[in-house]
Amino acid sequence: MARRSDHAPEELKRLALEAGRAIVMEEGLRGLTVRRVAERIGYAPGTLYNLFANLDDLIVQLNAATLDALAVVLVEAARAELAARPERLVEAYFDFVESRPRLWSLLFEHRLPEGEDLPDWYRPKLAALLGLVAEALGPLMPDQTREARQAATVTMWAGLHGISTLAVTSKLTLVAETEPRALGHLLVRRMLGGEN
Amino acid sequence: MARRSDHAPEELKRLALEAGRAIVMEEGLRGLTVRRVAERIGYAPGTLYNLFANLDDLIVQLNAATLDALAVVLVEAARAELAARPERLVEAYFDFVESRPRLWSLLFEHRLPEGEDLPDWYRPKLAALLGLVAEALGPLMPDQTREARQAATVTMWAGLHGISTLAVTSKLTLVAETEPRALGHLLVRRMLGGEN
DNA sequence: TAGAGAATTGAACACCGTTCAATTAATGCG
DNA sequence: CGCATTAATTGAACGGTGTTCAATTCTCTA
Repeated sequence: MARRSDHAPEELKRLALEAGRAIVMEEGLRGLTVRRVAERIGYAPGTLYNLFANLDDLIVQLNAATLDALAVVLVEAARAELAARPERLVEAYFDFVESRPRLWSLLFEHRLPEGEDLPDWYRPKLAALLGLVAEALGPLMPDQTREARQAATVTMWAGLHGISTLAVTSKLTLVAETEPRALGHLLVRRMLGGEN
Repeated sequence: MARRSDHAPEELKRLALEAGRAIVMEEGLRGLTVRRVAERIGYAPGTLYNLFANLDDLIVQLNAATLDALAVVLVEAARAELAARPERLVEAYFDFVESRPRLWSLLFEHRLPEGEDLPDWYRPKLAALLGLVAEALGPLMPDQTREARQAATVTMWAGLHGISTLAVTSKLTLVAETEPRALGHLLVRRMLGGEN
């Protein structure tokens, strides 16, 4: 078990992900290259292939960390009293997106090569995130079946994603004078059966 | 005005876009390269730079054509009698996405470099598409202000986009057993103030 | 037919992801 | 303590990428 310096493999991986994160935050996906990550941590490009299968793998792990961070802020928002939860969750979601737009963009901008799909450990992460929201908002849809509540939650989730994506890529300001955040609130209110 | 063969500049541009379209339909954004497009139309790579500013420009024009095609099918769906329009529009949208998933994906997968924004002629195209939907569904929201109707329309638009994106990248099957299409109907029903 | 001028080429440049034989350095052992 | 083992690390190499631009080819006009 020899190593160049005092970086254990796990530590090195953490460093590489942190470097990748910094690059994405500064320049987005287009600036993220194997060589740049390697340079930033003071290693040769080849070394990264001991830690990750390839660049796609690194990106997927970067995205997993972003999902974890999102989960943290959503859990916090879900602590609010029942009536306030929808608004708090929407606020937390948009705060997150606006505070790290490029990192959040990476979540959806990056696509695995044709035919490859996300690793098995990714699925539970996503499911947990959705489950968290579903559980927080479930009591607000009492007269619905479990399936209906799940469908409503997923629709809200996808809807917020859609609004944010269009906003971040400025394809929304092209057609809407309303703030994305307000659209998010509107969406959730209506999906929960609100009257206005 | 000398040319290698019988292709006028406009014709050549059309050919290049058609070649790009074919590549994207077969392999998605990852397969679309300047060299491949050039090879497909029997020209040298350099020639494409007489037709387009760069690859991004070619992709934007490809996307514009996709938007036009989407407009055509939505216009057709909007012809339905008022009560049937929401369902017809959702069906038309998903039919479009499912019939050309990779072409539709390109619409949102591609991002211009940091700081560059979409050309001026792109904005009206998007606005027209949204306007079309807003006009078709406006009568179903009679007790709303113009701004509220616009906001609801944009939210539906973004929501359908979100649902489709997650579905195409199979990040939806990970968490939802419901068909994306059904989620789209649910979204539109609720946004229009439907009770179920 | 000669010249002008536009379209087209393709080599060159600087990058990219990825591989892998060679090198380096730390460890366990005698 | 010194040496052999073994693992981490390197960096050159390969085939690709977008893009540029001097040189070439071709067509039209005079």
